[in-house]
Amino acid sequence: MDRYNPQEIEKKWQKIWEKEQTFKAAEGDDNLPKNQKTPKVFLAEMFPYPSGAGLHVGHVRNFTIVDVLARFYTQQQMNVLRPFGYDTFGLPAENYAIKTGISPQSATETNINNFRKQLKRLGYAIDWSREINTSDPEYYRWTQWCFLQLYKEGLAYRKESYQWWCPVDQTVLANEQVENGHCWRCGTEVEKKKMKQWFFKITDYADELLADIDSLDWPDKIKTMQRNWIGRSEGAEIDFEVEGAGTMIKVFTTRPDTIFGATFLVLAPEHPLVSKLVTDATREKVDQYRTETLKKSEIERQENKEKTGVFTGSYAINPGTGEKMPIWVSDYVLMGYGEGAIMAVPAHDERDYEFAQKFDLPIKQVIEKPEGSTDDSECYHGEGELINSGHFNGTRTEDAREQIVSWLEGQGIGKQKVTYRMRDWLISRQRYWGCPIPIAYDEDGNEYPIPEDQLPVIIPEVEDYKPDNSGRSALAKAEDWLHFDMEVEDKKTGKKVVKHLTRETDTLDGYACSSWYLWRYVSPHDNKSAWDKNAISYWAPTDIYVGADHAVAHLLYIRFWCKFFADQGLLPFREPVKTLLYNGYINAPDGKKMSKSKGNVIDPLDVIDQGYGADTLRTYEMFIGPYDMDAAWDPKSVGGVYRFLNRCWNLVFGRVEGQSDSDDTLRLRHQTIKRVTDDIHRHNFNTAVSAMMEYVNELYKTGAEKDDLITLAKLLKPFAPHLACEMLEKLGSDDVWPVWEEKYLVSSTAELVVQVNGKLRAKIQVNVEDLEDQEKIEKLALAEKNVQNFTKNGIKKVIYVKKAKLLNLVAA
RNA sequence: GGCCGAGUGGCGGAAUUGGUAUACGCGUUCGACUUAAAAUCGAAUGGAAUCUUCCAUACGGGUUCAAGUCCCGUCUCGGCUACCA
Repeated sequence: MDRYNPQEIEKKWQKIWEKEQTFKAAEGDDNLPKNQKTPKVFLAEMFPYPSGAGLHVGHVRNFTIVDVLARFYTQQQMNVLRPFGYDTFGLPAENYAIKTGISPQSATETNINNFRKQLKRLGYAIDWSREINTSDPEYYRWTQWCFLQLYKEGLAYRKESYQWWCPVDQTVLANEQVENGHCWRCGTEVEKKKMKQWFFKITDYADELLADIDSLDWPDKIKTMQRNWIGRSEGAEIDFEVEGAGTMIKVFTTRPDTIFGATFLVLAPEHPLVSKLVTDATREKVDQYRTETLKKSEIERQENKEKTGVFTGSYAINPGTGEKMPIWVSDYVLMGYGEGAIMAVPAHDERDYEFAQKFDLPIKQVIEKPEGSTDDSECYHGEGELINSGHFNGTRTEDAREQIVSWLEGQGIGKQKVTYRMRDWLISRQRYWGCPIPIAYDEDGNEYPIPEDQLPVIIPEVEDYKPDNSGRSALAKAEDWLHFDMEVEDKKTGKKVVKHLTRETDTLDGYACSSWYLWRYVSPHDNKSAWDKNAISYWAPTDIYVGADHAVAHLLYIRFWCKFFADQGLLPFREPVKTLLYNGYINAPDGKKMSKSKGNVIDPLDVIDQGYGADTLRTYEMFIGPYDMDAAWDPKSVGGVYRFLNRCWNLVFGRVEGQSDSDDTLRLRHQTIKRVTDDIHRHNFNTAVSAMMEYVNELYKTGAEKDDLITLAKLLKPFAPHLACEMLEKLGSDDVWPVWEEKYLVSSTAELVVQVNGKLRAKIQVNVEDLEDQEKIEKLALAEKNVQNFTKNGIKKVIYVKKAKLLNLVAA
């Protein structure tokens, strides 16, 4: 008998799959009526950033989940689309280029080639004819096209905004390049700098993005995070009159019921009205405070939660009480949320209370705690009855919210308002290695979108990848690219004129490139459109999407684009992903995160080359634990899985003819089919492997029928495809997924469990038909000596659960 | 501080709807084969008592004939979020 040699058989089958293009998806049979179409499944992992380090074990877990499902559905005769792609724009390639001078284009190509080679060694069932790469001009041409569609509808716009800025490197920094308030490269403390930036107006879709979360088959964890991120809150917008100035200050509050307790107003330092509210006496102090706050890094603001602020010198009038309310400026009020101004109710809001204490401002109770309330905090923010609130006294706070808003509305100074925590999506990146924004400007700063037929705007190669001193990316150094002539419509006359324009040097956030890639998979070589209309309606939306990251960002952006393109009539669905599987991380054997610096990284290719092979690696990563939980790598357990695969091999290649089928062998076979099938449907990959292990253990004891071996090989194929193919070849079988039959699952005898007071006292073998006869069952149970011992004083009650084959006697 | 998870043998974990807790794997121990080792095969393996019980699913209560599972409270760990009015 030959020994199980993964190196040899894996190479053999990988060659065959390569040659036969085994995993090429069938083109959609879109001409057939819906009910005659082959059922389809579109599966994908979150495509990786191909780093120079190659695949890690986390990738393998993620990709193997997709692979198990893809192969499982293929064996079930479904039409499966399982493509692959690379998310290649981003900082690592750019930094590498700055350091080494090797262009990101060429470094990316090298890394992709390495990734592809490694993926093939894992035996993934990928349709290689659909490989995509976001930095390929044929791909980002269509990313730019997507941008232009959003631009046309007014959903891509420019606005002044603050950006992290390193004064030493003279460059803009992305959030992830700011470490504890300092530049990651030179360690200088960063500042905020006001710059004109591009945004996508995701807030237009806030309501729908929130409402549709309910309908998604996604993990609750992700759904909750998205709800919190969108952060819808209902409240009121109220205008406060500034005393003697004739201006109004708009405020957002979720507690309009507490308006009689509002004793002062607070404005964010950036609030545009602040400069109008200051007096000669306060101007200097206020200006100083504003400058200081702007300089503060986020870290400082987090560390130092002590309230700070200054008085503007002006007063507003409380529309309820008619009393004067001093107007303050403080950084605990954020310009980006609500109106950037609040009415402070120190008696019933902790932050306002703290501020009032510090600056000695009046505190006025307007809610009476309900009797028996155990809440003894200084400021009560629960519900209760209103007091000190004019003619609203005695009203419940829950009811008062609406009543007070309509009362304010009657005076024209208030209305219901919904506010979101989510802001518009900032997409400008002052980086070289990203998708160029297809916009140009004339000398007056007017925007001109690049016409669709002139896309893509190609990234020019440059000598030096360092950003320049203007806060612009290295793209600004490509003079020939930067300035160009284009025929445009003159903004004033409407006539066609040729203008000398300057290109936008910001590139798009990488998340823009990944916001539509799932749709590109359906027609990756289409050079007439971003996605083919027929192909998209056959394949999309994605049925199962698997990943371990991007709970809010990517997974929210992709939903936003989907809704937008659905509104443009370009997609026939409003949610891009039906089922989302969010897999856990794999940690080092010591339970800590794997990292190069700790030297505890497990390289999946090493595991293969040690002699275990890809099948062991794949099967082990499915067996390691529930797919959605973090797990620690255990080298010893890898050996256990290898032993299991060896036993599978030995059953087939060292086989002695077994006896013919008996009831017991049939039952075992069909039970195993059912368990593995159900487990894969439920994504319980670890217990699916366990079920196969139990099957093999039994076959070792009882001897295996040929049908057992065929069944085993078919069930094993999604996990260990090379070995399974070798087994099936030897057995002369196809790989069609087996179906269990109920009739084989039943047995003529059953084990009856007898409990007394819920405790196990006896197990009795009974005939299945006797289970129907409760009297007989009770008699059999009472015949047991041990049952008699515990029921000497008689029996009070009998509970018989036929389904569980369980009898519980309650002793007197 | 807020929200969301999790806590079961020496270890990773199983238990689908409340119904036999500890499947499967690792480790450990013993045995077979071998000159020997490895590999392989077989057996045992929650704890205590010793032939049949008692105690065990983080801790304390509760509901139930029956709780790892449901309810209330406490503790520990992990993740996300962070002055969002």
